[in-house]
Amino acid sequence: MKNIGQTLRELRELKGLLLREVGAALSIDPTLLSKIERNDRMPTKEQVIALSEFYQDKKNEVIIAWLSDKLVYEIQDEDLALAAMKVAEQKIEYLKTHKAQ
Amino acid sequence: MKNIGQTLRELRELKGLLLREVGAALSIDPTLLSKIERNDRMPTKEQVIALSEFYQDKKNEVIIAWLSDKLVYEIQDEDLALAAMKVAEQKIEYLKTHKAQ
DNA sequence: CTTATATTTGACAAATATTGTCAAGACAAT
DNA sequence: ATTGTCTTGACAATATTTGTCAAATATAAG
Repeated sequence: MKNIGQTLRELRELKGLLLREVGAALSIDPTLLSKIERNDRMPTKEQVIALSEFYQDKKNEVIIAWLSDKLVYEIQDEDLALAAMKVAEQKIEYLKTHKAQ
Repeated sequence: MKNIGQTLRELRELKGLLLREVGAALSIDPTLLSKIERNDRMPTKEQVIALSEFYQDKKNEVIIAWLSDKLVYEIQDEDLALAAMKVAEQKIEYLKTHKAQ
């Protein structure tokens, strides 16, 4: 249950890499990476995909941390946050089973 | 499990009101209301609050439809949508019990 | 203390996304 | 054909998010 920043920082440090090195590998400005790892900036979808592929074995972990952070960010201050989450879950399930194509 | 547009349209029609009338009551352009009820525009937080108060007895229903729509919108195309929702739920629960102040 | 290297921070411009408005269109009832 | 309601598309106005740079801070080494 880590946020996207923690997740990415831990993965990078596990590999013993510098921001500069990951940045170079993925063409992402290291200062931007720094902000991402400190949850000061949300990575874009492209950036998360690139990062998740870079840390191969933890691909899904990265994506899920990111998506769940975005969800939390959207409703964290709302009293009805939890109730809305449950409804959203049902809606997603519904879309999954009934979606066209 | 209705979306925010359906919800608002049904409430308005239940009261037998015109877009123009609700618009006048809440200072919202009726063409904008039309788009909102057709899910062509997301209402802003202020607008949802005004609308939810206008349809008093269904206050929470309106808010929850809106919040859940925003959540769905954020992740509906993702394979990991459901997994992310579960994690987000845990994160929200965690924040709820541990929040500062 | 000075240098070297890594990371963080703040400010800002650039890019992107969202919102509100208007004029015109569609539709139904009369 | 006229009236009243709602819808649509295009666009300007606003707001939000993003990336970049220079400067600040931190840490370690000599």
